[in-house]
Amino acid sequence: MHSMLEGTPAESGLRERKKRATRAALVEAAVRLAVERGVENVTVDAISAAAGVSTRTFFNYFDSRDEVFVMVGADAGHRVRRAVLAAPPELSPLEALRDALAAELEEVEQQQELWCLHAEVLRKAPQLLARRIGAHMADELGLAETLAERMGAGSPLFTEERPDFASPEEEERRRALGLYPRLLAAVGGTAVRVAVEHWSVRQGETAFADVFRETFEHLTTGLTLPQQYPVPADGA
Amino acid sequence: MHSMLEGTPAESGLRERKKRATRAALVEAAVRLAVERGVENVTVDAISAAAGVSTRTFFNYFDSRDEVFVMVGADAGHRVRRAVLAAPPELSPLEALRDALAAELEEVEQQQELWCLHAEVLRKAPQLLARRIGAHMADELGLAETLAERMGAGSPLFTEERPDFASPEEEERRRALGLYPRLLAAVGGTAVRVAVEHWSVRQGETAFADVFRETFEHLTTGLTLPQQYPVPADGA
DNA sequence: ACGCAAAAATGCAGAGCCTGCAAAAATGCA
DNA sequence: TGCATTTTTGCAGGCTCTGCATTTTTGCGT
Repeated sequence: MHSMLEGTPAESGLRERKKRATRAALVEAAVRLAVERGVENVTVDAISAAAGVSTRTFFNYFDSRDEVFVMVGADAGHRVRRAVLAAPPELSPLEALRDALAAELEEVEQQQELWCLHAEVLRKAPQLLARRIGAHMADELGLAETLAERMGAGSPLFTEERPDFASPEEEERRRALGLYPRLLAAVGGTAVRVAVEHWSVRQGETAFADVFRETFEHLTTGLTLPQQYPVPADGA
Repeated sequence: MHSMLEGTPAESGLRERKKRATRAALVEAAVRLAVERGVENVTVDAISAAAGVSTRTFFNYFDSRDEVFVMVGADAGHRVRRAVLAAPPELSPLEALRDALAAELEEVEQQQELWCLHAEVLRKAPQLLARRIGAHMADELGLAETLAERMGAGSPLFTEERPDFASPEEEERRRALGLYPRLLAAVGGTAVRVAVEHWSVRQGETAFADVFRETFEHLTTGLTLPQQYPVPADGA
């Protein structure tokens, strides 16, 4: 819970595998039931029954009924952070983040079916969408840490020496960076969200990669009004 | 629910005033109780009792217990959109948005006490923070509409003629703008959030206006690595 | 001032959510 | 196989939330 990047190793005891299976079964059952009969009409009892466990067990896996609907791809943040750290050093922080996110999104395209069902559920349930965004925010803090580390200091993560506390020099460098890493992480996450939303209402009309590229071009050009679509000379 | 900017008129019948008072009393009671004994230990019964109404009445005002904790400043989005439309036409969209947000944040500084209590509550309750972000997202959609309008077309809002549907030409212009307005609205909201968070952990160390300015400078310079704080020559 | 219709508040029953606790089943290992 | 640990399960009980019928309050015409 305290040293930062060891949340999702591939531990493969029978115990661990079974827990993963149960968790996945609950998530999938929940999403399918939600698509079928609407989120509000899916009780914890029904989800548990469909997944073949008791009601009480459901709450051993999720803190609330709603949480099961926002737990698709919960480990994406983890992979993004690894990718940021592994990025070629000649890339700017924003470029490194962009490429890391792009790589993760390619992964997602391969689990398309579950993701599409999931998106359908969220679209019809604003309250769950809100929770989803909140989940992203948790990742955001960690991502800001990782970005700060890439820019300003040695690697407190992945080192044996002092995984929990940075050296005074590292602290100093982070302070000097100000809110930049935090802002970069937050804006990056926001960009992904907007790109996905924009693309999902134009399904098939454009490749997602193009939407993604356009989004980050806006960011790198300081969010200026796109030149190719000027406003008309005068309002009417 | 369909024509866009008429959410908060100052209707002043006795009925309306009493409803506003009851709503405000519930919100304030909830926040104070939460600061006093922790969010999780505040029941709807307690909030209702403190506000002098029945438990059942609470649910006539809020859809859920949690909602009462995220309803501080629910009409800010409305004012921001008006400010965006009223901004001098020589400002770029990003500048107009920046100034509109800055103006709103000055308003907030005057209700400081309740906001600080509220911030304290949210800091200790991630799940509520998530809901809060979700609430902001609802505003985001409307803000994107308003920005698109300012940039690309006449004013479908505030006109008598066709408040619900844009003309074909307006539609065309919006399509040409692509995801830019949406991205601008989302990034603007994110910037405010990051600025507030960054400032609130450095309370008193810096003026909020400075943090806010720095944040938007990052955005206008394409989120490049700040020049005044270069990374050291080589990692160690 | 009075009474009436609309709106709001209330009590209550009932379904669903969620938690602690202790007993029972499953698992990993010597 | 036998034992320690982990996981699942049932159950009691409190809290959240909704629909419905009833009572109280408000706005307004007379």
